[in-house]
Amino acid sequence: MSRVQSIERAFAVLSALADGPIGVTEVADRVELPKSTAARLLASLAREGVVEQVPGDTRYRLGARIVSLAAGVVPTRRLVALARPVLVELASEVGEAAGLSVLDGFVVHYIDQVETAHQVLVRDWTGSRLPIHAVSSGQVFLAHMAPSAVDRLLAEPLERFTPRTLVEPAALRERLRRVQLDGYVWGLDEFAEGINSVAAPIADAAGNVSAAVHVHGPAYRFPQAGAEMEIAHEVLAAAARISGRLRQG
Amino acid sequence: MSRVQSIERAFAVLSALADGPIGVTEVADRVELPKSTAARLLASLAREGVVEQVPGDTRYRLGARIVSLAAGVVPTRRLVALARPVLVELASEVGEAAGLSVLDGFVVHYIDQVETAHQVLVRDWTGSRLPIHAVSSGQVFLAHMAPSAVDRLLAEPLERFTPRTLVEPAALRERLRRVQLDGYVWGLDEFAEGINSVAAPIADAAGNVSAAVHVHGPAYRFPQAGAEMEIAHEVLAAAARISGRLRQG
DNA sequence: TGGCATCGTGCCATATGGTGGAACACCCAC
DNA sequence: GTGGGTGTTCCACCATATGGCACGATGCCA
Repeated sequence: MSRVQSIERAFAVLSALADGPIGVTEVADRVELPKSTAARLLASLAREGVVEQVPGDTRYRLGARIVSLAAGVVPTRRLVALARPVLVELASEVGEAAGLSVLDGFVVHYIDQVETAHQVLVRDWTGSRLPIHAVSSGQVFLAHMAPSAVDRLLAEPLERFTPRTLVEPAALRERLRRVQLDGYVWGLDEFAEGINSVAAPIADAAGNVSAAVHVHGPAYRFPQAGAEMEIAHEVLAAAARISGRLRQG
Repeated sequence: MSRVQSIERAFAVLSALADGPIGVTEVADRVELPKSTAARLLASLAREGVVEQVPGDTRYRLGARIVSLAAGVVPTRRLVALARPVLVELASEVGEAAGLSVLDGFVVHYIDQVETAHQVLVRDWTGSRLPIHAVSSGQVFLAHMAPSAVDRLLAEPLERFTPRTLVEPAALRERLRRVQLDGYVWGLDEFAEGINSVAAPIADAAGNVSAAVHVHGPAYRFPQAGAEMEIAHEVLAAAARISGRLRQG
């Protein structure tokens, strides 16, 4: 496996600092490098914000950027880990891909997806960020968002992806009212032609909605005629179970 | 300020991954580097465990080591920040250095210390890890530890640091019983000749003890004759205030 | 099924980025 | 005042990192 010596050394320095603040000479000793090399590595890491000098001291300690890099890893990983078995079950029951997303501003960030054995499937959106108004999970987020935030979104023209994308504010507001009543929402050919999806909200212990579960599939077979309500209830139940697991954790 | 190009590039790559898993080509695009360079940086970061390939996929994501590097930063920082004003006051009242430590296996990890204006003082132990049986904070941790864990410690010979270090299991167990009754403990010349200290436990919201406050000083002046009880109560009160602050947070 | 596009990986000649020894300024204890 | 230790900076040198290129694998589409 390829290696970059400076990267190896940099992380050795970071590990040396994991125990608490130490000076340049101590870092050099622990990572077995000349002081000038250790000093240069520390200075470069400080530029990146992953280490910092203790205020009023010459010693170095780990910096805020380590924490902010990790910040996106822990909660998402925890949510993915706890939701994954529920998504597996949901995908099996419904027979289409089940996914998980979190709210990120006015964007839906997909963080996990469980496929089915179908040969024809919708591509994996994990890692993708899609516009909030155009996907079912996004409309779930909007339905649980402060009205002032919805107003801010609707103050700008919305992008149309298909002829069925809701871009008129009145139409979208009416949709959101329905989501608030029903608890779930179907999106039919709204983000991409030939893709249908249904989403439901995941609430945290405080009742806030910043995650959602969805099932999606190719429009020609999903949903099966007359199965909309049943599928919606499966997604609602899955979302409720994930919400319940969040509260227990 | 000095810079190491490879370190800058490495952290640019890590930031690109902060949004979620992406492939080599996407990383290269985002950080504006040739694919072979991006691939080598990713491979090197993978060796360090700070990135990893998504299982069953060629895409990369942030890895566990980022999380473990950050892990020591957040709780310790919070505890230090919240305890610091109490330590300042305690040091002022008692007239000797006051310190804070956390339990780390069978080792006491010192994470903060407030000095006094004395010309003669005990050196700052912040960042140090000292053996649990030989220091007062360590004996506080042992007194609140599961008996099975204490048994595991005592199954191995304990290291003697001074003639007064408690190394006989029966003697240490007796000491721990006293700590359980009194709530605090004095350590007189047990870890280092000429150093005395008194410690008390900090309990979290669940009542678990994994942090402690102590005051220490040179044995020739600390504690003043007849002041042992008063000083111990000051330390107990300080520990209780920190415990209270933990519960509020 | 074959052609094409894209991806990830590995190689290697070479340019340059990173090295580390040395010197220096500063601080502190004796 | 001196010695010891720290952190910082400089710079000649060379070993490392670079990035272009080629290749195999994969997926898409006509």
